Amino acid sequence: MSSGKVSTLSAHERPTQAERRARSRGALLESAARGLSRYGYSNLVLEEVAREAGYTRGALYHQFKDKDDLALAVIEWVNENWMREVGEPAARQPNPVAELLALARGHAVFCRRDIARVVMALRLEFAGQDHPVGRETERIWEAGVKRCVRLINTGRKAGTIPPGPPPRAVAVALFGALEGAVIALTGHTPHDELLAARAVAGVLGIDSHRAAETPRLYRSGRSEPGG
Amino acid sequence: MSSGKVSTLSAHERPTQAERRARSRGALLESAARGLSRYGYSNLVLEEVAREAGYTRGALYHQFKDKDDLALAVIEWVNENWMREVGEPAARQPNPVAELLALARGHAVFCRRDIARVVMALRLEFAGQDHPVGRETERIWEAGVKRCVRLINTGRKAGTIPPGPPPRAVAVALFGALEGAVIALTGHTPHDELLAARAVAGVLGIDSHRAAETPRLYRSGRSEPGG
DNA sequence: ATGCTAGCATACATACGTGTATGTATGTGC
DNA sequence: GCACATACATACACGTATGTATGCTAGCAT
Repeated sequence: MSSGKVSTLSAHERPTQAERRARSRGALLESAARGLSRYGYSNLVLEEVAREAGYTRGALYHQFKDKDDLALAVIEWVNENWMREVGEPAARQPNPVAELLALARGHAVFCRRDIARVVMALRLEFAGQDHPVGRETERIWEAGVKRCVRLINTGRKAGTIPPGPPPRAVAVALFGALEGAVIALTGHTPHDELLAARAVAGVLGIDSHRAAETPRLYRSGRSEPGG
Repeated sequence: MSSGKVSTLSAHERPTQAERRARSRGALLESAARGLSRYGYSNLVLEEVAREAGYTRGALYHQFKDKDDLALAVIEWVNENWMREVGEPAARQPNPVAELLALARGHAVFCRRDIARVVMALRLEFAGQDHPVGRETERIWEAGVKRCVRLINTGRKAGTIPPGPPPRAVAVALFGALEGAVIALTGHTPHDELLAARAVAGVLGIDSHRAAETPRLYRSGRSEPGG
């Protein structure tokens, strides 16, 4: 049972098996995420992924069943981070418009890391295919669109979002414009944040000034933009 | 062309060499364009391209030097069409804002064909690489951005576009949002046109009502040659 | 220490796609 | 009609990337 070393040591002592495993898996995941974001799925070379993580393909195939499994793990990982850093903070906004603008700004900030294009790249690559990876990205995308549709509906009922095209079309356009803008804006920090919000505001048909007026999020607590 | 032999071929007589060549080349180009739009470059299988055009890879390699050459020809072809159907009509607009909104609407309509994503897909796939195809797509993209920068500058001087982030950042965001929105809006005719214009208006920071008010473009010409 | 298993590297089998070489039939100039 | 070029198909050679089988080393329990 309680043998001398459990997972308590993490500095430079002899690492335990579980630690090694977690460390390797993390490094491989991160490397794969960068690779997927840069090259997409089929252009991703597993030997390169392993090498950039400091291993060989042997380690990779020890941790992941195959290329699909690796990609799915990356997607899940990225999505979890996105939810925590973008989705949940935005959900704490007081009204639909603020939440949508918060999503825009948050996504822009989130995508400043090189992991940015993972989901969009994969969604584009597998569009119309019947591949597990494609299905998963589609599922994530669809969840975002659905969330957006709900926000648009309640916003329209409240009168803060003007009427217009069907909510689903608006939501789809919103995410498309957001992802496209953010990807194109790679390296244009700090303007990416404002411009992403402007694009979203425009699609919604609301005054784009609102986008600029929206308080900077992800910095401090909430604040109420007047109603 | 005087020999009296006329084999009963469709509407035409025995096709001449040049005709055959042009016909094959056209079919292959169109098939490749669809394929590139759907699968991107490296996922594009030349045997499938040839088969969908009614040929084999032999015909393809007879008309094009290699895969790069084919892709470059497709890009040039698509870009020419884009210029004729989107770029030039927009250039006839009376002021920068109208021209930018015309670009948005025109691009949306242009991309209703399945050729839509060729440029964006390739640009994403080759981003950061040093590949001839990547360079060409980058060149086209850059030309569009430059054009956009000029329009933004003159619009700001005229006071029709409000100040904001550096023109280049705005232009980049504009094109990114436009392409992203239009791609996402595949199958959402006819709302794609308005929503694309809205996204662009939003990025520019102008009242998105302008986008709706802009008269419908690209309608005055002829419609489908159905009869 | 010793057996066992996990982490990882190396070597091999295989599939797939490109490019090229070669063959065949159909137009074209003489 | 004949020589030749052109349009296209078929067959092969090659590189590359995945997945798997095998071997080595280090942790961990007995």
